[in-house]
Amino acid sequence: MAIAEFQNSLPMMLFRALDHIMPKFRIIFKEFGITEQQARIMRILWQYKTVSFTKLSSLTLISPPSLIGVVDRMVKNGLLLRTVSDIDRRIIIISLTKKGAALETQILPKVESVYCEIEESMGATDLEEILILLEKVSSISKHKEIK
Amino acid sequence: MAIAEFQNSLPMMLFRALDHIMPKFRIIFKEFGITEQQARIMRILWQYKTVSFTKLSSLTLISPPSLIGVVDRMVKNGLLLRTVSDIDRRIIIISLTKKGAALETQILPKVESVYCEIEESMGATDLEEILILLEKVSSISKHKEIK
DNA sequence: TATTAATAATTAATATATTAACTAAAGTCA
DNA sequence: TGACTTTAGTTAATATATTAATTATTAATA
Repeated sequence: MAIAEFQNSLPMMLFRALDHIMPKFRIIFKEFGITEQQARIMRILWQYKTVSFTKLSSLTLISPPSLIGVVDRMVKNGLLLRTVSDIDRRIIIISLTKKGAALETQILPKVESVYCEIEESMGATDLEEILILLEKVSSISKHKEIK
Repeated sequence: MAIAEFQNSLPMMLFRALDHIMPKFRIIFKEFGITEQQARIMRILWQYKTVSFTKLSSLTLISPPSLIGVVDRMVKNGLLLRTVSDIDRRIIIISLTKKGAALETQILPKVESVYCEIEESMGATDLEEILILLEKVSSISKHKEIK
C-alpha cells in the first residue's frame, strides 16, 4: 500500500492539526470581537499598512468572494478602510483605521504566547522541521495533471 | 525570536498546504456531484458501513451543527440513510444507500492516484515524516491553559 | 420514583467558502 | 481608433463553519 488509510491521510492529518491548534487562537480573537479570518487580515495590515484587495486575498489565503464579505463587515465595524486607487481605478486599497491599528498591541502579545506554548509543547526542532516539510507540500504544483 | 513571522507561522503553513492539495481532490469529487465534506463522510461509511451521528462527526472532523446540514443534503440526494437507534432513541445511525455504496469503486481509485501523485512529488520519506510531525501537533492538548 | 444531571442531536443566527458568471477599467494591437 | 483581451473586483447561488441555546432521551441518585 502506497499510502495509509483515510484517517492518516495527509489531508486529514492537516485538518486535525488545525482543529487542535486554532481554538487556542480563536479564544483570543473572540475577546476582541473578531473572527479568525478577520484576525488574519489585521495581521497582514499591521505588517504592510496598506495592500490591494487582490494581494490581501493571496496573503490571507481568503478567496476574493469570501474576502468581499469579511472586509465589508470590518469596514462596517470601523476596523478597515476601502479606497479606490488613483493610478488604476480597478484597484481597491485596503488600510486600517486607528481603531484597527490600535488592536495590534493588545492582540499580538497574546497570539505570540500561544506560538510559544505550541513550540514548548512539540519542541523547537520538530516545529522547524514541520515548517520545512509543510513548505514542501505547498510547493507541489497546484494544477499538476493526474495521469 | 521564538517563532517566525505570520506568513510562516504554523497555522498559515497548514492552511497553505491544504490550499495546495485540496483542489486536486475536489476536481474528482465534483465529477460525482459531491463536495469535499460529503466525500469525507462517504469514506468513513465505506469503511465502517454504519456509524452514529456523533462518531461520524468526530471521525470526519465536521462539527455537529455543520454535519446536520451535510447529512440532510446527502439524504435528500439519495446517498445516505438516517435511522433512529432501537437501543437508545437519542442516537441517530447513519448508513449508505446502495447508490452511496456504489460510488466507492468509482471514486476511491481516483483519490488513491492523487495520494500517489503527492507521494511522488514530495518523496515517501518526507511524507512519512510530516505525518509523524502532524500527529505530534494533534496531540497537543486542546484545552491547555495559557500561562 | 420524582428530580436532577448528562448526553445526542438539533436549531438559530451569523460568518465564511466555493464555483460560476459578470461588470468595469486597463492594456493590446491591427 | 475600435475591437479584443486581460485584470480587479464583485455578485449570485449554494454549501459549510462557529457559537450559543434548545429539545428529547437516558442515566443517576436522593
